[in-house]
Amino acid sequence: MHPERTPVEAPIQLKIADAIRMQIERGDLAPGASLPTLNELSDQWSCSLNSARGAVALLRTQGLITAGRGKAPSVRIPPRRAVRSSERHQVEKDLALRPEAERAALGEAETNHAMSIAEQRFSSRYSVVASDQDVSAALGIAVGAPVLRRQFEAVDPRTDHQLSYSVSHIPLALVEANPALLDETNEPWPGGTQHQLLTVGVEVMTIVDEVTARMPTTVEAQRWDLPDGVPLIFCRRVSFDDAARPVEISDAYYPADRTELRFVTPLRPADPDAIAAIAREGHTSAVVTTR
Amino acid sequence: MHPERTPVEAPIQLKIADAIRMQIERGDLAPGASLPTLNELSDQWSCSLNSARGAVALLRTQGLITAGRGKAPSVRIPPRRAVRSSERHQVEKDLALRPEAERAALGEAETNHAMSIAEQRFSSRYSVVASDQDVSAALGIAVGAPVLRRQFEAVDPRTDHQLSYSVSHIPLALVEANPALLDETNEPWPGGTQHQLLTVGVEVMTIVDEVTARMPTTVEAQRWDLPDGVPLIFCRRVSFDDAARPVEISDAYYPADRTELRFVTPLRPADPDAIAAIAREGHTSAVVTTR
DNA sequence: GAGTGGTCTAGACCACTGT
DNA sequence: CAGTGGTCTAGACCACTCC
Repeated sequence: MHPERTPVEAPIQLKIADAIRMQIERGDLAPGASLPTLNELSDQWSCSLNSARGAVALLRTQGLITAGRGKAPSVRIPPRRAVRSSERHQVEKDLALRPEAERAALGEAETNHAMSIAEQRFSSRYSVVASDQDVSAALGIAVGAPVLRRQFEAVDPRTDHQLSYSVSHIPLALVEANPALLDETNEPWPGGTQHQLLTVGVEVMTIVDEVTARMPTTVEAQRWDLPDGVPLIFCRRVSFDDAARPVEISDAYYPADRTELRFVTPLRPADPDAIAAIAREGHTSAVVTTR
Repeated sequence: MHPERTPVEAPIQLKIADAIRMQIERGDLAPGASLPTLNELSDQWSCSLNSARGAVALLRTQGLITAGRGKAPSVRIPPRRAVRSSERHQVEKDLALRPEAERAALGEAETNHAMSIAEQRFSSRYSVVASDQDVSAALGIAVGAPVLRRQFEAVDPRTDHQLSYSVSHIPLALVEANPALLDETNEPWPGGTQHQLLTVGVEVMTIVDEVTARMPTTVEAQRWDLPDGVPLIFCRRVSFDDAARPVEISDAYYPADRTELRFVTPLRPADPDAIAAIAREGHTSAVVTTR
């Protein structure tokens, strides 16, 4: 059909890397196990030290192994994934309606729940800024209109590594009725953003999450303490009120090796008569479909 | 506060890469613009050719630039993202209830809509396999129980590059009542999976999407024609019937540079009395919160 | 054909890990 | 201290692009 998979000859780095990758996938190299040293690799494949280096470098950028000086590289142990479910949107809304004592007891909602609150240094920065092109388009307001910008950040006090990061934008016109909402020292606010919006009469009715992923830059990688080859998941959340008007957007990043985003979509029940009709004719109708 | 950002001295590769990255972020290097050649870089930074190489290699693995032989590297032009919205879950369900003529006209649902159907080679492979550990856990059935495995794939006929890929598992006990469902030649099935399930009396009521991302392996990268530094988004979709029983799981991969996953979460309306109460007391209550 | 980046080699120094 | 991987250099060959 096509020219063979090896037009001339696969680079040695790729051949080495693929061989190791297959050993990992077959389980010959268990998570945590040590790889051959560079010297051993360059001997076994009779190539230069730097070519063996290139092979393990490739595996590193793919997140399959970890490497460090003075120690043979080892197969990566996949960390636990923290689950962030869209069901929390409804939970948060329910919580926003409860009395304050109850809200405070459950903690505030923007916080990363992966570790105890005492173990992270939480910070929030509020400011009123002019809406840029991007934010304006998402919120459906004029470019340059004033927006409340809230930046939430949690870092591990021991390592200074980022644990969570998000930026939220709300049209200032919506929230200036309650001056308390402009004061960052009121964070963490029991009940979260949805309760804050309720204090100015805004009820969130729909939340849209837009998810993509990309590789971190070098500085992002070290701020998050990301191993090589771990993407950042980017999630933009837009909240709409009962008039389908966007009232808040929130941009958040999550390290892909520790995060799973879960979205729950309830479907409307179908008309029982229509279901019955399909069950009756389904068999024949389906077969007729074949061309 | 902390030791200065440069404990000893940053590697030259990083310094070069960071300088170029900043030029890109500031806009000095527009998307599509050419970078300095390796010779120019090694001259400007008075380092070896290979060090300059290392710098652009880093930028490549971060997806910021594209490189190829014989041509200076250039700033990556971000491709258009195809949006896959969870709203299609409801659309698909509505469609499943329509007459066949209508269903056929709208095309089938598993197909990638980013390009015309005529321009892709679609293939599906059906088989009955024993459920493995992973699938069993997700479907809540015994390990080894028979499941219908459906693999959907679309490739670009010109380049042999993958356009979409997904694997679906359904407990065989659910679908064997309709033999037509076991025949892959019935694909594409008008109305999609939800209509197929309706023919055996199963109505999907909830869909849960679990999203993560990871870097592709070398073979995945070339199958999808992924530029360096582009993660794969992995989405596991689990469909539940009215008894909250999982009836189908589907694992799909999407190239992160061309895909945006959108999830719409409708929230239940709150009790008007509760809202009014918060609006009344909100201002004072919020201020009291300050510690 | 001149110039480009991709791959590879050989050899060097350094930072770090073990014993 | 010996051994490891990370970084860097100098030089080579090849595949490719552009003129």
